[in-house]
Amino acid sequence: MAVTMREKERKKCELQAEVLKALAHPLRLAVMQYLAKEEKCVCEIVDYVGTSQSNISKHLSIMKRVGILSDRKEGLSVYYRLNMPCALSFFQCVQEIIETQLSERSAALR
Amino acid sequence: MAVTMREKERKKCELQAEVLKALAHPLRLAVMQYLAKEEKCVCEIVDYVGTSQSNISKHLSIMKRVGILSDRKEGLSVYYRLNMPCALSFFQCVQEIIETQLSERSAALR
DNA sequence: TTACTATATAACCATCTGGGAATATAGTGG
DNA sequence: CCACTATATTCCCAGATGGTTATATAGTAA
Repeated sequence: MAVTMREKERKKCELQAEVLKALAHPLRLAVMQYLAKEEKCVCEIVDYVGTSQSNISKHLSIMKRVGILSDRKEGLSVYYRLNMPCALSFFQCVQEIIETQLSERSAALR
Repeated sequence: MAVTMREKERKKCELQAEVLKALAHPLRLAVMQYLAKEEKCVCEIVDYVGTSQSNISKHLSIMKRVGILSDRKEGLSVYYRLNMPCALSFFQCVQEIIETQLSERSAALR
């Protein structure tokens, strides 16, 4: 008797995938790690990451939409901050996968 | 004095993004959660997820490539298992983001 | 008002992604 | 060998994604 996935689980996976898609981009990851300690304004983020202002702006709005980032306006500037208390363990987990993978690959070469 | 991202950090983000892209798909998340407790063969996964065999096969190979899954052959069947000890905390983190986001949205409506 | 700065958005285009259908591969049993 | 089953791979195409350029918006300052 095969157990089939329920509709509720399907929905849950779709929501999770939306969040993960918003995380799964090199520039967006760089922004998140830059914001790990403290909020930064868009112009600082642009300088740090080194791409165009319009490009960063689009990436920021993608992350904000799914709730990873929040923003705050002050004069002309907009400050973004990371809205993800579990960020540290999250990235540790991803690093673990990468390192396990790399060590298995190099073991396979011996 | 702007601090610019270093090359090493850039590379790290690219690696992390590769792994996250392999996670960021509803069907692939469903497969991972199905494999959380024990390994399953491809035909069981197909039945559970409810899509074509060729489609699942492609998704499985994407996840295997980045090291999230491992496989094992037994006769005609191939058994896949989750290769990610931190899976539980990982998904908890993603759920946290989703629930914070949803509660903020509903608060904004009041 | 005008000029300037910071950020967001729109329009466009090349590339990537994901799914279906068909086919290939590999193991099993006769 | 042939027929069958389980899985992987290839080809094709529609739609999504990401970057660049140009433009719009909003706040500041004179």
